[in-house]
Amino acid sequence: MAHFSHHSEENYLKTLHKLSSRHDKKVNNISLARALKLNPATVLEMVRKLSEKKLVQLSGDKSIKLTAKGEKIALITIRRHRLWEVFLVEKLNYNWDEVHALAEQLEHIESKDLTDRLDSFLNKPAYDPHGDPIPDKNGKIRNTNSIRFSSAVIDKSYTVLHLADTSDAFLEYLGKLNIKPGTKIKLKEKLEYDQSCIAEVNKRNIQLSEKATSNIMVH
Amino acid sequence: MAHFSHHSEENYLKTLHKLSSRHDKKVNNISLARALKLNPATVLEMVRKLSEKKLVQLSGDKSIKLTAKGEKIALITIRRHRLWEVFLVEKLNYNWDEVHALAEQLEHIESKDLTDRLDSFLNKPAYDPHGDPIPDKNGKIRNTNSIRFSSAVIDKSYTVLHLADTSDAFLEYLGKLNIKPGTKIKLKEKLEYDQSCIAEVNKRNIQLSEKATSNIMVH
DNA sequence: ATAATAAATTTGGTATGCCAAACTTTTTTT
DNA sequence: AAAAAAAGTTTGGCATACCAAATTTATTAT
Repeated sequence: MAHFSHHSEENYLKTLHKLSSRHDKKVNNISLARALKLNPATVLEMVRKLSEKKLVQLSGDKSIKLTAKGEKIALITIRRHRLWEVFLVEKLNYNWDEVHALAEQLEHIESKDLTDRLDSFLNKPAYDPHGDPIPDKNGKIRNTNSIRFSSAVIDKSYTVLHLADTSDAFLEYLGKLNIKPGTKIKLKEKLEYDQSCIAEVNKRNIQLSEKATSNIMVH
Repeated sequence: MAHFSHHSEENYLKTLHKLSSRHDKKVNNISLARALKLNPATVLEMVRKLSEKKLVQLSGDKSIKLTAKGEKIALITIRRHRLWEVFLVEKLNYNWDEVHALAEQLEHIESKDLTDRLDSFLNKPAYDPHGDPIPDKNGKIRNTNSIRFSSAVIDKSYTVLHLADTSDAFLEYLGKLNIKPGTKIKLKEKLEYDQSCIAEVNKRNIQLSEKATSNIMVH
C-alpha cells in the first residue's frame, strides 16, 4: 500500500472548491496554504503536480483555479463527505457538530459504487446535517436560493438552511443557542453601529453578531 | 496529514494474528512477507519498529509473536473489519463475497466511539457475513466450537459457520456452489485416495476437494 | 561434510508529502 | 521613489513505507 495520493489530492481540490465558491477573490498559494494549514512550499509543490495532471489551472497572475476535471473530483469528494455526515447523524446518532472530522476520513474511501449505495440507503438526501446541499452522482449541485441572515428582512420568518462557517467554534456557539438547519428564525432589529442584530429563535430574543448572521444561511 | 502509520501497522498486526492462529507454525519474516505481499526487507524493517513499540516480540529463533498489546490492536482491527462487513452486507446490500476490500479500508478509520456506535446500530452482531466471530470491544473473541468439515461425521447434518480461507477465489467457488454461512451441509461419502468427499448441499450431491472441506467450518 | 537451498539481513535507492529557512519578486504603504 | 510587507520560490531536509539486489547465515539434502 502506502499510496494514498488521492487522499491528499482530494483535500487540495476540495479546499480549492470551497475557497473559490466562498469569496470570489482569486485563490493564491498563500490562501490555499492557510486553508489547508500547510507550508506554502508544500502547497506550491503539490499545486504544480495537480497542474501537470490537469486538475488545476495556473494563470499568469498566480491564481489557482480548478479545471472542469478537478472541479468534478472536488464535488464527488464533497458528495461523499456529506453523505457520510448524514449517515453518522441519522444512523449512528452523532450530533451534527461532531461529524466533520470523521467524515473527513470516510470521504476518501475508494469504491466504484459505495457512495451510490450509501445514497440509496439514506434515501437520497438533498442536504447534509449542516444544511449544505449534497451534489448528485455527476457532481451537480442543486440551486438552493438561500440568503445570508444578515440580509434578511425585518419581521419576516425564515428557516435556517445551512451554515457557511463550519468551524467547530461556530457550530458549538450555535449549538448553545439551539440554532441548526431547520430552526425558524426572525430578524427583529438591526443595530446600525456594529451590524449586530436581535433575532427571535424558539420564542426568545437573542443577539447575534454580524459575523454570525452572515454565516447563517436561510430561506 | 500523511501519517497513516497506524494503517500499515494495523495490517501487520492483523496479518500476524491471522497467521499465528491459523497454523500453529512459528511465523517468520518470509511467511509474513508472503502473507502481506511485501518485500522481506520491508517487513524486516517494519517488524523491528513494531518490536521497539512492544507490539511484537522477536525471539532468538527468529520467530515473530504478537505481544498482548499487539494482539489487542489486531483484535480491535479485526472487530472493526468484521463490523463494517456486516454493515456493507446488511445495510448496503453487498454480497458477502464482495466486501473484503472495502472493509480493509474502512477498518482503519480512527475514532473513539465509531466502532461501538456501529456495533449498536447493527444490533451487536456475533458473526460477520463470512461467519467469523466478531471480537467484543475489549478484543475478546467468543468461543465458537466449530470444526472443519473435513473432520465431519458421515450422514450427520451440519451448518456452515464460517470459512477459514477468505481468498476471493475460494469465496467465488463457494458462491457458485451456493455454500455460505448458514447453509446446511451433510457429508455423504469420503474418498480415501485424495481425501475429497461427496457432500449434500441444498438437496444436491456435490464433490468437494480436501482443500475446500478443510476450510469450511461447521457445527 | 559439503553442496544446495532457503531465510535473514544489509545496502542503496524510490515516491509521497511534508517542513524551515533563505532568497527573490511583487505589492503596498508612506 | 524608497521602505516595508506580503507573496512566491528555491533549496535542502525529514519520515514513512516501500523495493531490488547483494550478501550473510541457517537449514536441508545428498
